Amino acid sequence: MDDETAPQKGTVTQRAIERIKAMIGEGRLEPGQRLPTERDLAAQLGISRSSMREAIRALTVLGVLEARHGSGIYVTQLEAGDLLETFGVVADLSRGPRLVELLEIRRILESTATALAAARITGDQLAEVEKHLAAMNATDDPEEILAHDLAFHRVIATAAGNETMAAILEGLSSRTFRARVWRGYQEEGAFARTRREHAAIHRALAAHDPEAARAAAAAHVGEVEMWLRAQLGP
Amino acid sequence: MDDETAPQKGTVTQRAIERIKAMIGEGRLEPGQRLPTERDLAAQLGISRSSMREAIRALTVLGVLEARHGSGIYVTQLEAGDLLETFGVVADLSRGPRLVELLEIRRILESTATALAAARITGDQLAEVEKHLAAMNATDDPEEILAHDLAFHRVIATAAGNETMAAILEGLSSRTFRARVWRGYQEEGAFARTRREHAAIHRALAAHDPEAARAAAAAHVGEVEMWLRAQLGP
DNA sequence: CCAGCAGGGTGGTCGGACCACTATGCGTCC
DNA sequence: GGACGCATAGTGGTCCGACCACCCTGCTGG
Repeated sequence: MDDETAPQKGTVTQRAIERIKAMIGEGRLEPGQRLPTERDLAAQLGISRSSMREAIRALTVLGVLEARHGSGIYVTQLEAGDLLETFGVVADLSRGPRLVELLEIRRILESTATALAAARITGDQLAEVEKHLAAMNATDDPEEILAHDLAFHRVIATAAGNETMAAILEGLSSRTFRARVWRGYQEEGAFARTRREHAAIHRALAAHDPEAARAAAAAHVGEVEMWLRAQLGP
Repeated sequence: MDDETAPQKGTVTQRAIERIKAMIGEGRLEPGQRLPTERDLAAQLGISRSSMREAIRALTVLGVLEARHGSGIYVTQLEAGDLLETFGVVADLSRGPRLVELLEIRRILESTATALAAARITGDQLAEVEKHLAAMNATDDPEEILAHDLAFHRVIATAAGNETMAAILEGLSSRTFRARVWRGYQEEGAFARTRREHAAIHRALAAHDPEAARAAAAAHVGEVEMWLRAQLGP
């Protein structure tokens, strides 16, 4: 009826992945909607349940589908966070020169995001920034500092009003990534400098000064970037 | 011996994914190296081959592993291109306001990349840019124009010297993404304007003028961004 | 009226079988 | 002796059928 007898390109699993992606792309599957059961889907595409499961698993790790045990398979909201979660994998598996490249990208995006945030940030958001800033300065526990550091930048990225950019920056600041790079950096007594830089960023945000915010954020990330570049050098 | 009897968190497949990712992260699996067979891997982790296959499939779509039928499973070179291929999926499945967000990110990255390229581009690379520019102006076939347009920007991104950024821009300019957005834009007789903008970018590159290049690239992407924003508006 | 339980339906896992493809080595033929 | 070609073992790819773990609904009983 509708099995189309496709031209047999690639593996059946790959074809199944494309078919489902196409269904979503064409709007035949709406975000949040529930898909037919694995068994039905397999039957519809004329493949085995095993192959269909692999296709579903693939789309699951991409953040497109979500499988709920005992309930069914659903299309995610297809929001930036869902789809860009895999961005963290890149950061986690990168080393050497590519870490510098990732930091360079983060510097570019973070400085722009901070500039946008300076223009758009609300009072509530600014208060939250201050909360994390204070918490960061009130403790010496590296774990806690790192957590508030991440939150500090996340609030700023959100305030910039570009959810996609916030999600990418989230990936570029993933826990393991930060742990690997920041640890060595902070061990060199960079606490004081970091606090100064965070304060400068906050000052620019409070003053709603985009250019100052851009410069402060670029300098903040740039410091780490330079340090890492030196580490990898001779 | 080494099955560890893990604390049973999450699905078996999910744990297998993490285990393999960890092996690579710890350096126990080098890029290009061949993994044990599916059957052996499944036995090592004490799971069925089906579950192991799902884990492998997941890491395959993430660009971490590569399965060659009849030969074996290999770790990819873990280069930016391998890992960021999935970025195209985001672009393909995004619509509405998120398309604008993606274009905004592209504008930020592309303008910076073009500025860097202006400072670093070699004679050979500049010649290639000119080749695609000429080819773009010599035809009226939209397909061919699109192909050379993509190549034009790819050469520039490569010349910027940040492979990761080039890979991200590649994803943000994926064929289907461009087709969806550019088509409507070009239909409004924007050919002439596009050619003028491309010429301006090339002029700045040839003059090795980063600031001019940044401005030209930002304007180029910004034009489309503005158009799309207007389309989605009222 | 509500709480608790039982059933059906769903994804998750398993084991085994067979197919399709690749690579290797041995034998044959020039 | 060397090059070619074929047989073969080993690998990923696909399929099947069964069972388990979990969620949800509806019925039952208080």
